[in-house]
Amino acid sequence: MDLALTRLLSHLSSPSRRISDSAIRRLSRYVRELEAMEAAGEGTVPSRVLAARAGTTAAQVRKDFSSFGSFGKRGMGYAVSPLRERLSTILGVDRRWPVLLVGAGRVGSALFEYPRFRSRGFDFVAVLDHSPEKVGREWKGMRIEHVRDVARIVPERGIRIAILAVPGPEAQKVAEDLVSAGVRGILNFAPTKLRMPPGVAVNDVDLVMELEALSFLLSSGGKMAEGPE
Amino acid sequence: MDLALTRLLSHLSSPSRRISDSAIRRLSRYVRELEAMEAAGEGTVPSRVLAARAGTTAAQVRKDFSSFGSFGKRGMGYAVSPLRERLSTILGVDRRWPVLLVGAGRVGSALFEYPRFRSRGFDFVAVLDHSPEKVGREWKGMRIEHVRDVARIVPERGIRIAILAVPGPEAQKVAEDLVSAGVRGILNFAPTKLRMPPGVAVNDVDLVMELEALSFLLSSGGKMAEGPE
DNA sequence: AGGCACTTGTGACGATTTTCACAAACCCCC
DNA sequence: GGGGGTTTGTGAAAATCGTCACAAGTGCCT
Repeated sequence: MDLALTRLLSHLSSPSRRISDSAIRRLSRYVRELEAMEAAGEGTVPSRVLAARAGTTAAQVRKDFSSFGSFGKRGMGYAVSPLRERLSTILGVDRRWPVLLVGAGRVGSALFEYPRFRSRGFDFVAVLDHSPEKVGREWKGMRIEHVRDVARIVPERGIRIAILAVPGPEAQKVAEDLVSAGVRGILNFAPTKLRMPPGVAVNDVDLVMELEALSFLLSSGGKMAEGPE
Repeated sequence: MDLALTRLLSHLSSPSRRISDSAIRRLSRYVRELEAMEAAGEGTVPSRVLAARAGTTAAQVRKDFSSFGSFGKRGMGYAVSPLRERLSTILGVDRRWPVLLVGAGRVGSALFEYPRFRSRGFDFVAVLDHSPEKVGREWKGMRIEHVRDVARIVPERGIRIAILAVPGPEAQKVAEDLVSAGVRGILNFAPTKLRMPPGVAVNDVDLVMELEALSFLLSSGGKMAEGPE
């Protein structure tokens, strides 16, 4: 008990080493699988099983958890619900996040209607554009506002995360305005590498790049694996 | 000259070591930046400049290229157009790819209309669904076909890459059918880890996971960088 | 209570990826 | 033609990431 407390404190006080990007994504996947297990009424799960479901190895699962403390019971595995809660807290998804959407074009529109965002805790609280045709339009119960009001809207609604779905050439400028307004995390759909000050997190989603990666693998490595029919 | 030839051959014959996933994505970004430079009429570019535009380091750029041969001239940098051509060939994007879209729901619909796919060499040549309401419907000049015909359609149209935009629970089954039909690369939008035989490349795109990664960074690391206004 | 079967947590190891540093190559100008 | 300023290509070092192996716990059964 004393030992556990000490360990917990040491983990809380020192974010020992930075958690890798891939580790974060694995945590996200663990949470998803744990929720499914919870719904299925499973009480405990060993790292081996969780690993299989998340597409990784048992050692990797345990290593990932060990960065944050020790949640399991030896011989028994992990209690599903407490582990899910714990990981949710670590990921910061044990709450709802107000999210800003910038760009009401094709991509923005699709993202706005994507139901999994809301169901996973991310709520659009504003949609911004700069086109006079779009600003003011009602959009599924939300009025599109002008991007020039970003400096008012972001603090007003406690926004820290924004989704950027504007054309490539505009992305850098808009992103800078977002950061000035207080945004600290950007999910960027523009095929542009954003130059951001430290303290701002950017995740790029470039669908063409993903297809090109497949193209490469099929073009170069394709020869060796003409395999399983 | 002799040396260069020898080196070229050695690179062609032996895919020496496997190219990392992140390296592939960087190549993709290099090509995009090189195209912009080409359009701007720039003749040559040093690794330092290309690195700045692609958001990496000069050493990284040179290292990435060195896996495939040597394209630059010492003291001068790289000739933009030849380099772009060379990298395009390596990535396999110096041609057009017929692509299969599976799932004509919200996500599939958005992807189908996403214009950058076509403009970057990826052509949808079939759209599949299993809903009786959707199959047979005309969709921007393309008829939605039944997913059960996948075994005929894939070889018939020379498809090797598919985009999977079906609900999570169906993804594994559909993916297996795709692979049986001959698909070797899958861009997967379902929040499911696909279990695939070797020789099949899968790239996952999970937008919620991307937001959760931002959530984590803002929740944990956010304290230290309350910085630049 | 004690042995057994099982699983965690973690230090050590191995592999991979990135950064560093510098010799070799190249152009330009005088 | 030779010197100077620049940049590539690449071994070697550093850092990061994943795997292994095993001591230490834990529940269960007898």
